[in-house]
Amino acid sequence: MTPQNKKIPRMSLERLPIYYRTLCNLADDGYQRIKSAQLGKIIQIEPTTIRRDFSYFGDLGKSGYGYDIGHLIEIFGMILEVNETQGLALIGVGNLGRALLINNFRRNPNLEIITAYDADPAIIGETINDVIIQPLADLQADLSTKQIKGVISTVPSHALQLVVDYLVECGITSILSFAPEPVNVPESVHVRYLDLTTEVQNLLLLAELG
Amino acid sequence: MTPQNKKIPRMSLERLPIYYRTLCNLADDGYQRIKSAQLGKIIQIEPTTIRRDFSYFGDLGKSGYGYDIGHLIEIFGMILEVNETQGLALIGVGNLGRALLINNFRRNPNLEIITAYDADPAIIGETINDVIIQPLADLQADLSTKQIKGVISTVPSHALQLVVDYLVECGITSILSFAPEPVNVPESVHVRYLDLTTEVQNLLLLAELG
DNA sequence: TCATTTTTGTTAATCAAATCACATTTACAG
DNA sequence: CTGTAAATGTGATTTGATTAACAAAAATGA
Ligand SMILES: NC(=O)c1ccc[n+]([C@@H]2O[C@H](COP(=O)([O-])OP(=O)(O)OC[C@H]3O[C@@H](n4cnc5c(N)ncnc54)[C@H](O)[C@@H]3O)[C@@H](O)[C@H]2O)c1
Ligand SMILES: NC(=O)c1ccc[n+]([C@@H]2O[C@H](COP(=O)([O-])OP(=O)(O)OC[C@H]3O[C@@H](n4cnc5c(N)ncnc54)[C@H](O)[C@@H]3O)[C@@H](O)[C@H]2O)c1
Repeated sequence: MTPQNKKIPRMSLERLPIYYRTLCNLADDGYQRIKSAQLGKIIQIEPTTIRRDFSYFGDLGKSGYGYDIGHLIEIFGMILEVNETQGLALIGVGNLGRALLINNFRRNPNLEIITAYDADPAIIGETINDVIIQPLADLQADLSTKQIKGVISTVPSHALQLVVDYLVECGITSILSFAPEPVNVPESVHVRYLDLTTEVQNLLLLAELG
Repeated sequence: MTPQNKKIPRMSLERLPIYYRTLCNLADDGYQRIKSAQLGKIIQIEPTTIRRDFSYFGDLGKSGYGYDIGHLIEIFGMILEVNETQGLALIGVGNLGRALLINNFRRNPNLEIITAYDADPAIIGETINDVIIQPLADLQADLSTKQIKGVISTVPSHALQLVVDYLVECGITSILSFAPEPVNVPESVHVRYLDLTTEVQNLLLLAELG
């Protein structure tokens, strides 16, 4: 079953980065093959779920043998496009944005923040990790010279809709926001939220009840 | 239907913090009532999903009228225990941990990082936002004087299992980790991951395919 | 080579969540 | 007070994901 033929379930796609990372770690440790049962132990996913997930990307395994780690990495890497670096823009270089920029996905060679923007004149012009902080209005122009695949926003809630409107206008279609304010965007634009407060509240709540 | 009687679906609980925050914002803006349809517009959730979620917590609405915002806030606030501050410990005060500590949930009066720990002697003793950075070994003792409801870990992947083992030993049961390394813990301990890299990869992937 | 064991890939069964559809309740206008 | 419009709460249905069960395929060892 090839990817093109059938729609791959959302959840299977969501797990792909986890599979990919884990397999890379295994390869680094010198392993060459893995069975769904072993992998399941490591990442706490049922082996049968893993096998079904893998099956969406082709007949990747061999009965009585398992999966070739190198082969899986190659296939999944292709889907995740790890060979070409995915350029990202960061909007809002406050405390959180700064931490992201300093780290800049150093463990993930295929993700890279290549431009950064802020509204505060006091920090515009500053360079962090080889990236110059620019006024947001420069983004439009930067797009003509740099391949920006997505945006990470760490601006405060009250500024988010404004910023996102501008991003949409510039043609950005993938946005990850650390502020949980729900924003209005056209159908074609994907917005994800990484809502720390909700995560913590859920953690405590589920410990209490669930 | 009262909360005690029936098990509340996981997803309904997960949405509770979002409902709560949104309702508080509406109250701040002077609104006193809301219909499931309006609320659904704001937070992009189907009205029927909202009504069913709410129904798990009692008969909160009135036909032909909607919901009283103050009443919802009171009920949900009670479930989320917003009246007593939930004390948190932060492990790992690097770039990311520092950003969290400086912000310290200032928009959420019921969450508060009350202690912080790190392994680096160079920063132990430093005070950020009235919290002193201590060696991790001090946590055990701190637990006898302070109510710590959960832990946020921003230590690197390679240190995570070690740190978590210690936390479990101390009796901590709720952990949020920014490092995606899967850890082994007893059944009774809840670990959540907030995996930035996976979030970004999924964002780009779903924009590409889904 | 052949029997045994292992492990996959997938059909069928289960489970959980979202949505539909509508009877019931309440607000409100006249 | 009464009739109409509006909105809830919930059985029934649909959708989607996970898990169980197992036949088919490949490896291994005698
Ligand atoms: N840091 C945390 O612990 C934490 C916790 C929960 C949620 N958040 C969310 O993440 C956001 C960022 O957190 P932070 O601690 O980095 O805040 P911060 O105030 O340190 O940084 C915000 C940055 O955004 C910039 N900014 C404001 N408006 C802008 C605009 N229109 N265009 C470009 N840049 C703009 C500011 O100049 C500032 O540098 C918070 O507002 C919050 O919504 C953070
Ligand atoms: N910052 C990012 O953009 C980013 C992105 C993806 C994932 N992460 C994850 O978050 C983690 C933290 O990120 P960061 O940028 O703050 O890294 P960092 O290196 O700045 O901070 C890590 C901190 O943990 C402390 N530490 C190490 N071992 C410890 C131990 N055993 N006990 C107590 N403290 C210990 C270190 O002293 C340091 O202060 C990363 O390792 C990574 O797994 C971060």
